[in-house]
Parts: sequence; structure tokens; C-alpha cells
Amino acid sequence: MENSELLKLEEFLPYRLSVLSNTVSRGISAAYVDRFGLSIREWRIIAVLGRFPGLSAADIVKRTEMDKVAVSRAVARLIGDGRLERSLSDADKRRSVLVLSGEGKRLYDQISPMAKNYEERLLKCLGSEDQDRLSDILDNLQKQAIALRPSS
Amino acid sequence: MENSELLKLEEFLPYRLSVLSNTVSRGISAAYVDRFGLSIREWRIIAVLGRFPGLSAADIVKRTEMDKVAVSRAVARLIGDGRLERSLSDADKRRSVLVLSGEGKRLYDQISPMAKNYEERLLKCLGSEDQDRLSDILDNLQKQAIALRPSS
DNA sequence: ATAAATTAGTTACAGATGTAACGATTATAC
DNA sequence: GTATAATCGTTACATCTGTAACTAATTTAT
Repeated sequence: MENSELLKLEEFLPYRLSVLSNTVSRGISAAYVDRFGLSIREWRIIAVLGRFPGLSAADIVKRTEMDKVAVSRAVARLIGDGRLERSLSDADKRRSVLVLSGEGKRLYDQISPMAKNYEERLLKCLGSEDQDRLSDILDNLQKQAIALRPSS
Repeated sequence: MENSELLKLEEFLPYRLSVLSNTVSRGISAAYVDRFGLSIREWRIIAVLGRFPGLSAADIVKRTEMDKVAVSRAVARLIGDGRLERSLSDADKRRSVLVLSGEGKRLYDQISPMAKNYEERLLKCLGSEDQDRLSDILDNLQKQAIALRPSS
């Protein structure tokens, strides 16, 4: 018989979250992002700028939970690929002002509905009550995970 | 007023899963894994071998959802650090037989309870009903995410 | 019995990532 | 007003990661 004290990886919440998140991210990449030559991070930046044009890199950091170096690199590539345009803030010459280019907007308009559709199909396995419950649960877990961080 | 058609990243399930999983993984790393000089992947291998001694690398792949290359590399490092011991299967000389060394067992015995404790504190933000519900929901989402994979 | 196909695991290479250090600009303190 | 500190973003470096190619052992087919 098995010792019930042993940690069972397949029931361990952090592990399950990691596996699920990876499966989902890969699914999205394979379905919608790879074929446009976008990384997940680039796609996230497109997504926030599609909704909030003119954000600075630091604003994107706050909105995406990405590291500032990761944002810097992804933005540099997006600009290089003609998907973003950057100018400098008049008020603060350190701050960038980022907007989607025409090409970037087209990407956003194309990928956005696909992403929503993916989410819809993913959530289809849950009843609407569970969908709502999941949302609350994720909020609570996120807050708790932050509270458990050593730095907190 | 805001266009409700726009994709809101902060409500987008794949994004929320990714952020939560990262926050949790980092929390665990910072709290229990970093200070033993283990990566998350090394820790996972320790965890499965603590419960199932004698697995092969391929068995670990199946049990951890890790890539075989990632397993190969993590196992090599664990052996180099004296935390694992490897022998070859008699029946099939390609297969490795992996077991924790004394040092590996001590790590397992030390980290396992800490990991469980972390999970417990994380889940404390949910009622017991929500905890059960979450488990079911994650199972369903995982199956659905696999079903939505292009390769499926 | 032998050739072809499959499996286990490693290696090689390119690209991604995290951390720390950095230059430039702005804010704060005195 | 000047020195100090904080902020914005980039660069450098080491490490990690994924994909594909590879060797060795085993299985399958004939």
C-alpha cells in the first residue's frame, strides 16, 4: 500500500497549474500565434496596445506582468518587424509612447477574435456556473500567491 | 465608452493561468527550491523518484509532462550533483534505472513537506467546496486543452 | 537470420530568458 | 542650485530551452 504522506505530483496544485498553462499556451501558439511569426509575449503586447494605444513600456510591464527586459526585447522586435511605432513622451523624454502600426492593427484584428474563440472552446467543457466560480477562484489564488511571495 | 468587443487580457483565461502559474512557481522556487540549488524541473524529478524509485527517464517523461531532453539534462545534473544514481536495466540496456541517492532522499524528505505546506497555505484562500470544485475544473480544462491541440 | 523500423537517451545549435549593470532623464532633498 | 536618489529603458552575460540530428539497443517484418 502507498504511503499517503508522499507528495503526489499529479495532484499538486502548482504542478497542475503549470501543466495546464503550458498546454493552453502551446495550443494558442500553435493555432494563432506561430503562423504570424509572433511570440506569446509579442502577442500580449499587441493585445494591450490594441486596447490601450500610447502606453509606455513601463505601462505594459504593469498591465502584462512581464519583466521590463522582456518587454524591451519584444517591443524592439515588434518595431523591427513594422508592427509597432515608438515615439518619446514630450513630458518625460525617458518614456516611450507605443502604438500599433497599420500592420500591427491588422494582426490585432485578426488574432483577437481567434483568441476569444479559443477561450470559448476551452471553457465549453465547464458549465456557466463553474466558469464564474473559476474566475473567482483564480482571483483568490492569484492574490494569495502574491501574498505568499517572500518579497511581500 | 469602451468597446466590449476588445479582448481584455486581464480577463483572458490563458493569460490568467499563465500569470498565476508563474507567480506560484516563483513562490515555490524562492521558498524551497532555490536555496537547495535545485531547478523546478530537478525538483519534479526528485519528487517522482521519491515516490517511484527505479523509474527510467522515459517513465519520468510520462509522469511529469516534461520533454525528454529536459529530463535528460536535469537527470544529468542531478547525477553530477550526487543526488541521483543511475544504472542500466538488465532487460533493456537502453533504459536507465534511476533512484535517489542518500543526499537525494534527504532533499526529498526536506522539500516534500514544505511543498505540501505551501500548497495548503495557497489553498487556504478557498473554501473546501471550492477546493474540490477547482480540482474538477482543472481536470476538465486540461482534457479540453489537450483536445484542442492541433496535433490531437 | 537479417534488414528496417522503433525506442531510449544524448548532443549540438540556435534562440529565449533572467539577473545585473549601465546611460540617460527626471524627481527629491538640502 | 546642486547633489542624490529614483525611474525608464537598453545592453551584456550566463544560463536555460526547444528542435532536430544523432548513437546505441531493441523490436518487427520478412
